[in-house]
Amino acid sequence: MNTQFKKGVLELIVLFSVSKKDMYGYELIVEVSKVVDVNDGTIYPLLKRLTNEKYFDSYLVESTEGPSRKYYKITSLGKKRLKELSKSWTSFSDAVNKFIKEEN
Amino acid sequence: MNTQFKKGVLELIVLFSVSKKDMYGYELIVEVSKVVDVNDGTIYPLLKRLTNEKYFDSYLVESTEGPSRKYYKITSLGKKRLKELSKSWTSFSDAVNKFIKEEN
DNA sequence: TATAGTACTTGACATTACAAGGTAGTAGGT
DNA sequence: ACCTACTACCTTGTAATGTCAAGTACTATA
Repeated sequence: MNTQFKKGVLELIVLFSVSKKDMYGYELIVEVSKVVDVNDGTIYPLLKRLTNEKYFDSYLVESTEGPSRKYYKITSLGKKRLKELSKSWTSFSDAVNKFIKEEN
Repeated sequence: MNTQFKKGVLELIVLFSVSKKDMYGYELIVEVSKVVDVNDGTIYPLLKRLTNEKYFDSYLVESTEGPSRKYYKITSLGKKRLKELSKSWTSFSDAVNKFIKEEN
């Protein structure tokens, strides 16, 4: 898969996923991998960034299957960001698709 | 516009444009700008890279409106690359669009 | 000759994804 | 007790690619 296409889109996918329900990192990796190939070393720093930027809050929950899970919850700022990014992505991909399907 | 979305897609747009007809840098900037905002300092290095990678051939044509124009012409390798990239882009954008439009 | 438009180049910088490695808990088999 | 596998999280270094800012140089026109 072309890694370049992913640039910026991963943020959208992660924001969208967490907006549906609170999720922890490892769970997200599994979920996101269904859509695009992704490395765990990509997701964790992204989650940290999104938390620093106040798009997510996080909290720990103990697990019986391994170490504690750090759950992420979207904030109202995050929802705003998701709405913007989603709109921006849609208009961008529409423009590109329209362009590369032109017949001349 | 989200600058990250452009990563990788510019190559596709430029390959596609030049595949339709031979074009020179400045002309491409005007053409590509119709689809996505783009900086001239982005296009010229990209054209150089695509030429180095044998996707384009280039030739000079004198102009009466300024300096000589360096025209780019797609090679058969470039056409192959365009086909691949185009396919890859379509499946990627379809997957993302499908995902972010899920109802839950 | 000054300005605007055309045409191309370069170098420092920012962002983002990947690869590889590390830490640590739980569970099952030998 | 020891090993392995799976779960779960994190960090560091590197590569790729686009941006920004600055510069060179040519032609036409006022």
